[in-house]
Amino acid sequence: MRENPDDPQVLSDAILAWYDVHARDMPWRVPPQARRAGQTPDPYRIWLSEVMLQQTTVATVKSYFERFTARWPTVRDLAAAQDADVMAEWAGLGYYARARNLLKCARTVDQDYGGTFPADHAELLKLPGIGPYTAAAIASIAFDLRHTVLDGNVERVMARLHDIHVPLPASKPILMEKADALTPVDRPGDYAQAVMDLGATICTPKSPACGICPWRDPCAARAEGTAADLPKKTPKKAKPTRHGTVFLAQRADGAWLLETRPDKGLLGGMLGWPGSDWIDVSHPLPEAPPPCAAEWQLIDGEVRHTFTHFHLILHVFRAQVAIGTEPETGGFRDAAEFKPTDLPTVMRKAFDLAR
DNA sequence: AAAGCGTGGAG
DNA sequence: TCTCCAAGCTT
Repeated sequence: MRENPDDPQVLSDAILAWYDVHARDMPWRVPPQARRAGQTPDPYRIWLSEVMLQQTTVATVKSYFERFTARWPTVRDLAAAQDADVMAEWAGLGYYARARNLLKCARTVDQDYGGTFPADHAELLKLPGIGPYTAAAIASIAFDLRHTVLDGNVERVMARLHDIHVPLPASKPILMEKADALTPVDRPGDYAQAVMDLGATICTPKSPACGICPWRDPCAARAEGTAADLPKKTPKKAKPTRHGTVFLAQRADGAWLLETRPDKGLLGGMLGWPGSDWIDVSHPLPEAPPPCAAEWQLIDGEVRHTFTHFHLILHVFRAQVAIGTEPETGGFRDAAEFKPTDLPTVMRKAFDLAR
């Protein structure tokens, strides 16, 4: 009797065999051969990598992951860190609520779980910054529990494998159902990583490499010639352009005037330059009260930056101020204690322009 | 439950 | 220059 190519077991066996050969090397990953030899992943490193990887590429995450784990080797080390140090180390990675939740989560694991991540999907889901995807990723990858990850890769792979034309995000429940049906009881952690690796390297958004795909034969979209057009997505709306002004004051001793932004909202908890609100209307020069009296000089040019949901054009003023200047907002930070890399990217761009 | 939330790289 | 998008979560 012939094997049915649509048998879930046949499909998971095929992708696991592919993963045994093609698993990508990542600093947090335990390769399949090492896992078979009995090596288990460090849940702290899996958690940290998964939070960093939310909406962020592997290439970008690697260096951040190395710096974080060198500086804070365990979750208890991280729990004991200063907030400002963690935010500064996260600077440039984006989605800064992740860093605030990372600290909250580390401190909860430290205080409520004895410094050990719970090997339980429902418990993981309660922790700050851990949603459905990350809980399933930690449960499966770190603890080899049978849970199904549904990220952008898996959505794309499932939409193609089953030739599903319902647009995202409406199709998510269907895609989850398909993904769950393929998740094996044996090696669920390797399986989760295998599907994501497949999506990242073969079943890519544009021009997928169907010819070398381990699921080439059972793939419905490949048979229909629709692979490159899937998954369908509901159109997103256009980004407006906002304008704003920032003020870079440097004291005679070299100290810079900076402020820590409020925890809520855009760039929450991050260091930044004092400035105006960012508004949709273009002023000739957006009016904003400077943080202190000085000979403010408008820098030629402007900072252009695009956030998730709007474009920003930032005008930059600079001034030298005297020792003893009392700012209306923020505080002076000694030059020795300030690195531009502590800033979120848009603020670093303003610094670069003013230099 | 739709919207808010960053950034850099690829095409 | 512009669009897409990358191992999503929170409110």
